[in-house]
Amino acid sequence: MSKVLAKKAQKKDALYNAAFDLFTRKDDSDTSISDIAKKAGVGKGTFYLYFKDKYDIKNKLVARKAHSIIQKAGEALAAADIPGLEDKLIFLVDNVIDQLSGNPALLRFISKNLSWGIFKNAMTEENGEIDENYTYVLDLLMENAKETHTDPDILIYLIVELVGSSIYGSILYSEPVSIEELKPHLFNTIRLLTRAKEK
Amino acid sequence: MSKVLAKKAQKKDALYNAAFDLFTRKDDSDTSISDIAKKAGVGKGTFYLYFKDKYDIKNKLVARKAHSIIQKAGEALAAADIPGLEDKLIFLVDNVIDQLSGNPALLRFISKNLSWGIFKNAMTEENGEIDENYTYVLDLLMENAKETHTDPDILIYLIVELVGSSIYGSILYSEPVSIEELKPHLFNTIRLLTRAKEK
Amino acid sequence: MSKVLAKKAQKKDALYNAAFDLFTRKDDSDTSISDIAKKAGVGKGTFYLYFKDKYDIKNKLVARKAHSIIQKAGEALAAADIPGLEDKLIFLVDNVIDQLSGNPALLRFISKNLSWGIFKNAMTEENGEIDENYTYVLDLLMENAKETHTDPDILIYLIVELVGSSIYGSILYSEPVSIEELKPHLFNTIRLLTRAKEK
Amino acid sequence: MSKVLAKKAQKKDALYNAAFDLFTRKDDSDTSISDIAKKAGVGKGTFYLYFKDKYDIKNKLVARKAHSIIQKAGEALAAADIPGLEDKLIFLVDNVIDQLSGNPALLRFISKNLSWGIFKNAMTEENGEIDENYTYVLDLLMENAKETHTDPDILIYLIVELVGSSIYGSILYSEPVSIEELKPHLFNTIRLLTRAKEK
DNA sequence: TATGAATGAGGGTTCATTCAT
DNA sequence: CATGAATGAACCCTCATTCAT
Repeated sequence: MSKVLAKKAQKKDALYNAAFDLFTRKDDSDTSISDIAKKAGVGKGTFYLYFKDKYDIKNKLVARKAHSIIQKAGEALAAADIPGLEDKLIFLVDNVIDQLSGNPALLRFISKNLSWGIFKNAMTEENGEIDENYTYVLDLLMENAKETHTDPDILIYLIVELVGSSIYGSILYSEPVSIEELKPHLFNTIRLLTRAKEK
Repeated sequence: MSKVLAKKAQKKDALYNAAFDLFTRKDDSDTSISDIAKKAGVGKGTFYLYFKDKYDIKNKLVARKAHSIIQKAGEALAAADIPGLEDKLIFLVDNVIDQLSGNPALLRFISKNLSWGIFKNAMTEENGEIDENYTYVLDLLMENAKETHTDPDILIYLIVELVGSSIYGSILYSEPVSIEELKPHLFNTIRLLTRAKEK
Repeated sequence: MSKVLAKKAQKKDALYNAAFDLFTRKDDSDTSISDIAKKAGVGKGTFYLYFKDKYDIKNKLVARKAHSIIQKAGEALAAADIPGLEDKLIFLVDNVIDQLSGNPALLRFISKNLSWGIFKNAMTEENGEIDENYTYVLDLLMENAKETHTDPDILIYLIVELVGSSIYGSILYSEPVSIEELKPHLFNTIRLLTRAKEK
Repeated sequence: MSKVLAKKAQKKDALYNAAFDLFTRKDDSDTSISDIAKKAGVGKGTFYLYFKDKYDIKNKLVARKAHSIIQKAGEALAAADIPGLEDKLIFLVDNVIDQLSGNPALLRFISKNLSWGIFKNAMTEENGEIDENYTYVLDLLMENAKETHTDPDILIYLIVELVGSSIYGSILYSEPVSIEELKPHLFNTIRLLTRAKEK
């Protein structure tokens, strides 16, 4: 029985990987379910055993990837033991930027499809499936911020939107400047915003 | 002879309008060239006399709409005679937000498809076709900013990305807060950023 | 060991019932083997242990149902002790009509699929499986008719076809008249036909 | 312009003919739209220019064919100048049987799909399209019958159902007897029924 | 015996594109 | 210039059937 379950998980994973590969290479209207199944090495019908349609797998994939990035950043933050909200935020942003700089395909995929709703979900649980390894770092961060800053939600929102949208062109096309040039401006902006909300 | 040209322009316009209507109502994979032609009241073949394919008309449409919004804001700024970069920028952002708040379909359309490259084009000429009414307000603004502020390009970039991405969820879904609640935070951020770049 | 046989019969019966339910509710091209198995509460593969394909179970089902109707009518006739072929035939037709009037789904199912060949089989044995309860009433009827009437086979054929096809629209749609209005005409026709064949 | 219309009519006709050919040869679940288009010598997409789906073309085909048979019989009746309802009905039935005896494929197709509703429509107009050649023979027949017989509607209904269902097995499989053997019994039944309804 | 995950052939349907009119 | 009938490639999706467990 566990052999069957293992095989199922394996197929599902193969589909996820194949879909990510294709979605990052081409427009999703140019990616057919046939393509995904073929690349995953499974039958076309097998796709429908695990996903409703192309958008189902895409949404789940975005959530998965976003969750993974944020988790990693959270874990790194926990390990780094940095004091103060301001420095914590900059650490997180820096970490996320570094993850994405090294993986333009991932950046492209995430940026095109990430919405605030998906992001918020990604911060907690992964897509309905409980994540045993979940670290509460970010929850704690927000909890503490409530006591030291006003409107921490909006602070986070502004930072997420600013970073999320501005790094795209910078990393991928060095437009209007390279990410290395952009970083100090971004970090400075984050400091300004954070300090302005200090109680 | 000018009658013929007028008729051509009329058909092209009908196609633009039909396409905008459909693109804002449904996903573009659900919008066919057939649909666009039918809604425009022209034959299917006629579409190909004016546009290469669906993406051709979509890109031109995004540029057109973005250009129109920025032009309007620029004209309003010229008419308002406001001193200082800081207040000018806030005036512009406020104007753009107001335009988009009243037209969610337009917001949705622009946001999904606007990139920094298209935006920069939209600030100057419209998509290859010379715009007789073009006001140099924004060019002047940038020119002057170079003398009073450092890195005005990056300043504008950050503001455009921040505003462009954060108003989407706020206007359409009041997430995480309504646009009226968000505005003061945005304006404050713009002030902080601008002052930080003052020479 | 008989427990095993009982379980088998039970699964087979569950499949028959599920199939009947589905075939009467939807077109059979809309009924999949998957549906039947699911509704029967057995695995998809189990279906193939008992039936060759969808048409196998459908044909056997038609024969079963037709046989059951005729059996019931035959038993009622035996219990009623009615003299004379004419009245016997009318009793049988009346009984069958009553059975079908109260069960439109059954009528629809039978009518669409009943052929003379299946009907004749239904009159004697049930589909290869010996029916222990089989009453010889109808065989006796035919046997006796041979001595009192000419061409009893054709007489029966005409009556079966006439009744079988005319009650369909009447019961289901009251077209061209309701079954209650149609009955006297049918009975009268049966009397005319029977008398005309009297030796 | 008329050239275009002619071509359209020609394609539609080719599709009708191909569909009839295939529907009479195999079960309709074994006949795909692909098959029909291929046999008609047109592209698969062309099918959808003229018909909604497989059932659309099938229904229209049944109505067409039924209409044609009845029209032919009606015209022959008009030409034969036969007095009396009884002989008229027998003439019509005989004519229809002869048409179908010579064309088992047509018989199979019609019988499986003809309902009383379609039959009644077939007696008058063809499927929404006005038939210029329509002869009023059958309408007149019914009109006159109202004065000489009681319940002519039911009389016709019983005859149509009886004939329609009983000739099927007889013509195709000589079951229970050949059509030549069956005919006198049918005609006799028609005479009995008609006389019984004489005023 | 019983299962249901896996398959891939083949169905229905849409639509960008062409081209004769 | 303008048209829209015709096309067939390519999509999505279903499902009968198999077979390892």
